[in-house]
Amino acid sequence: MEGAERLDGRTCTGIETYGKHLLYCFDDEVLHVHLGLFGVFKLQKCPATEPKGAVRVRMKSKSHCVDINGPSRCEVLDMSARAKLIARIGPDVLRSDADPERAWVRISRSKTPIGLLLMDQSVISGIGNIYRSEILWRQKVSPETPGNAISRETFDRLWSDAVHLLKIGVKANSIITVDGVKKARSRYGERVNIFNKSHCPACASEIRRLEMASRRAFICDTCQPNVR
DNA sequence: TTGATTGTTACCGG
DNA sequence: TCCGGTAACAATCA
Repeated sequence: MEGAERLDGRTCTGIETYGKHLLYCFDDEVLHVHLGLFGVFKLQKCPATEPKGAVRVRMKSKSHCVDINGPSRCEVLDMSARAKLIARIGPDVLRSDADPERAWVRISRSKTPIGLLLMDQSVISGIGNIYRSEILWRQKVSPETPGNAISRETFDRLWSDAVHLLKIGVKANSIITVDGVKKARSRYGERVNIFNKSHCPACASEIRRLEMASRRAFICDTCQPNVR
């Protein structure tokens, strides 16, 4: 949460995204924002009300105003710090210039379970905890499968499905991983197959819950057999 | 008031 | 150097 006052009165010239990291460009500096678990944008029309709660940054145009509440990162970076940040972020499934090969190299050489690798933002970026369980279920891959046991063909399916699902998520502004569902209405605004469910929507088997990287993961042992 | 949480990072030991 | 575990941190809501 440092240095934002340096940007006072300056004009943002563009926004870049790398995984879940947002970069607001200001000539030779960028405002680096990461919303973490709880950060949120609050958009309103001008004239804006007083900032409410933990507003770290307020950005204004002539007509609108955005407050960023509770991000886990909110700092000004110079171009060398920006380059360092980008270098440590794995290929972003939503970027057209993403190089899936980088992710494949890491995954195919690792005995770490794919469920952990998909959450490692230096391996592949953009996938979060809900998408992890959903993508692996959709592609019938056990999260416990070691990376080096994943075939190239399977990796390609995981990557493509991540691209597919995240694009849908951006468009709908909510997590939708069930084919054909248009709108999200549930508590967290997601429409999902397996996350937080008790039974598999495909085979009705009981869903097993496990913890991976200290986050809840869900698996249907019938549809997602472990290859080990 | 408490607990859970669409996330990341640093640090430590093996 | 890699890997897995843990804690710290954050704000909001039910």
